[in-house]
This record gives sequence, structure tokens and C-alpha cells, in this order.
Amino acid sequence: MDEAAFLESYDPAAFERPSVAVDLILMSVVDGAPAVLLTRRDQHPFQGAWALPGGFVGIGESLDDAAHRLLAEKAHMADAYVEQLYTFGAVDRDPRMRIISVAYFALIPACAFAAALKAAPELALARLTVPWQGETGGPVEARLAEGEPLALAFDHGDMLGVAMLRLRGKLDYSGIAFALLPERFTLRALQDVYEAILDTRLNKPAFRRRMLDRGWLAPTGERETGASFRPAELYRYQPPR
Amino acid sequence: MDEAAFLESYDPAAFERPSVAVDLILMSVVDGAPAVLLTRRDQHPFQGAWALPGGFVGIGESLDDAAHRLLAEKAHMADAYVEQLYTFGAVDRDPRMRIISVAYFALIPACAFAAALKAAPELALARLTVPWQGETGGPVEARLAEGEPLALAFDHGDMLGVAMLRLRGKLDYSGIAFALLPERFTLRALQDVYEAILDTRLNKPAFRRRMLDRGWLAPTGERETGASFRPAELYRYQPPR
DNA sequence: CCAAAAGTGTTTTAGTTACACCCATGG
DNA sequence: CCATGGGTGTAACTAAAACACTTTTGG
Repeated sequence: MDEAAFLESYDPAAFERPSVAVDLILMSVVDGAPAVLLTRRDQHPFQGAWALPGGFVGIGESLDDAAHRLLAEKAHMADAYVEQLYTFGAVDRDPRMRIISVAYFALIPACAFAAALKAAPELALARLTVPWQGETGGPVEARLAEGEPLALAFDHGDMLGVAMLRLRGKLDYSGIAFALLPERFTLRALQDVYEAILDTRLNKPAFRRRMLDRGWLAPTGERETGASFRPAELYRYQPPR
Repeated sequence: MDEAAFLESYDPAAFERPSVAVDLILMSVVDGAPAVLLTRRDQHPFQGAWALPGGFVGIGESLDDAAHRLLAEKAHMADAYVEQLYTFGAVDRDPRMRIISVAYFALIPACAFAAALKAAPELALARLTVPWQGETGGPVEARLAEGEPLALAFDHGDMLGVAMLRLRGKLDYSGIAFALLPERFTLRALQDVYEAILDTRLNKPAFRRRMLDRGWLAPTGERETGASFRPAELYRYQPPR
């Protein structure tokens, strides 16, 4: 019996259905390191552990709509680069009941990140440390400042791992780096984002040329102000074609 | 209210929940073109259109388990390279009721593909044509032989598009090409897989060297037989490290 | 010996890296 | 005029592409 035939004979009330949730990975690059917004759980299970903000998907709401709604509800942000990451469906991922969770990440410029932290006092900023290299994958560690890694609730450590893997993978063939920067930015700021996400040092002249040769950057003619040295040109992201 | 607090106060019976299904993209490369297995719908909606095999996720079954169970049930295959692709959650993607579908692809060598076709008579082989280039994405066309593209049910054309995009993206930094080949294969067969998926012609010497230099290929010492020309060396995939 | 495809060596090219240097600004 | 980081030019290196060539089989 294929899906079609199965659906025809399917009684919606006959089988128990899982709940479906969306969890949000609100990411930015702050002070040269990837960062994420977490909330502290005050109830069991995982009482005292840190969790990603999330919520259930409404029966008349698409997954993407749920992600954007939660972005507004939890982080009070109207717009951001939002992308579906992966769906976590282990049976026992929540000890209370069957919940399938679709993880989304939202990439947020550092300035908007700070604003979200102010607007949503239950959110805390955690810096991420990636204990693996390349395409290995695996969970990631989160710290409030320096010190011990936080205990993360559910499979949220794995979600953060998938987010970092995706971010690294897409960094230099897509424009996601620009979603982490304000509208106008310097080449140095762009390089800082790359170095934070990839956790490497990059050669400055090579990086400049690579970025400028791609043709995604439009000089604004404006300069950065406030530094006691040569002011840097401000660029704007101009998506290809 | 964060997810934690919400869950605590959540009454499982209070909200209507969506059904969750898994759809399987059973892919191979046959006669120099990507191919997929489809079933013809004999009921409304989308009567007469072609659909991916799929089924509902059991309440006590993980998503990955459901994908593997469906692989066995629909294609009578015990093992294959299976990977979660994307979750489709538009409200009206099925006109009858709310179904969220997690798309998985399974990569299958051409020989096993032919066996699956024999074992499951309701499945038909469709060749895929990708009407876009690079990282654009979008739906894909499927044809039974030459002729008009098939009408695809639901959002299954989009699912095939995501599958081709993922396949192209991962082709030359991961070992997925080898999942489409038998255990022992020639470099020409490997190149054919690359050319079919990328829809380009590749330079033979450059391709050879690139593959051999990566160190993922172990020569078996055996030779292909049956051709009326110089027999090619058979290689085996040796995953890195 | 011929056709056909496997397999190799050499040159060219393009893209990236490394490094040295000059430039512009505030103090 | 000095410290600091922005910005540029040039050479070295590496990886891929193109092309011509040799090798090995069945008939």
C-alpha cells in the first residue's frame, strides 16, 4: 500500500499523533565568537538546564510561520534570516511525551542581538565552542562567560551542533555572513564573522580580494568613524543577480 | 513564557495535532541520468498523478526508524544510504488534513534499484531533469521515458528539487557518490555518476587524479571483464580515516 | 592490425596564499 | 610624527584543466 492508498483509508482519530514543535537557534557573532540565546528551565525535566526558545506548531500554521511567530514572541524581532535546519524525532527526546521538533536558526546582527537581550529578560547570551573540526559534526558547548560549559536540556546541544555545521558549510558559497552584520559594514567586520564561525585566522589581503572579486559587495562611499587610525570603507551586501 | 513553561502547562489533549509522515526519495543513477521511484495515485486528491512512497510515523517510532521501515516495506530493501532532507509543513500541502512530511532520500546503486523495481510492481522508474543550474533550487521534472514531464502529487516536485540540490551540494566533499555504485566499480562508472548528477561533462584525466589524490579509493587489483577493449581497474570506497 | 576505451605525462591556467609595503587618520 | 589598522602590489605556490600521448584488450 503506498502513501496515497494509506491516506484514503486513514481515520484521523485512529492513531495517536505526535506533537510538533519548533525550536529556535537565535545566533549571532559577538566579540569574535558565535553566540546563541538560551533560557533557563525552572521546571522538570532538565530543571536548571538551558534550553532553546521554542513552542508548538499550530494546527493552522505552517512550520515557517511558526518559526517567524516564535521569533517575534520570544525575541521581539520582526525580521531576520530564518532557515530550517533539521527535524529531531527521537522517541525519547522529551521524557514526558512524544514531541517532534523542527529546529530553525535565525541569524541576527550583533546590534539586534543586544536589543533582543534587553527586550526579553528571560534570554541569556551564551558563547559557543565547537570541539570538532571540519565536517565531523556533533554537539557544541555553550558558556555564559568563561567557565564551565552549560548543561543543555533535551537534544539542544545536538541542535546547536547542526547549526554550527550548517553555518560553516554555507558560509562562503552563500550570503549568510551578511545576515550577521548590519546593513553597512567594513571588510574587517566581515572577516571577523568568518574567523569567528570557522574558528581560524584568515589572511587579510587574500580575504579582501576574494570578497571583492565575488561582486557581492557594493562600496557605499561612506567611512567608518571614531577610530584613531585610517577609517575603513563601508560596504553593503548586494545579492548576486 | 518559554518552551519549558509552556510544556509544563500543556494539556496533550487540548490542542489538535498534525499527522507526521515520512516521504522517501528512492534515488539512483540509471543510464547516465538521475532516477527516482514513484507510484501512481489511483484515488483523489491528485488521482492519476505520481507520488513518492511514504507513510505515517508511528507514535513509538523515531523519524529515522520510520524512514528505514518504509524503505523495507515499499522497496524491500534492507540497507541503503539514508539521509533526512527537509521537512515540509505548509498548511494546505494535503487538501484533506494537516500532514507535516519529513522527506528522506535513500541512495541506491543501479543494480539494487532494478531489483527493487522487480520486487515492488507498483513502483515505476522516472528519470529526473533539473531545469535550473547551481544553487538556485526549485522543483524538478520527472519522466517515465522520453516525453512529457509527469504530474507530481502534493509538493513532491519540490521534494525532488531539494533532493537534487542536496545531492549536488554534497557530491564532491562527501562520499555519497559511492552509495550510488556497487561495492566494486571503475573510475569511469564513478565519473558517470558525477556527470549525471551535475549534468555536465568532466575532463577524464583531471577527474581521475582528483579522485585518486583524495585517498578514498582503494584499488582491488581486479579488472572489469567482458569489454572488447582494455579492462578497467576496479576500486573500492575506503572512507577517510 | 584495428577499434575502443583505459590510463599517464606535460603544459597551461587560474585561483589562493604569503609577505612587503604604502596610506590615512587621531592624538 | 608616531602608532595603528586600512588598503594594495607582487611573487610563490597549489590545484585544476586541457591536450596529446601510450597501453591493453577482443576481434
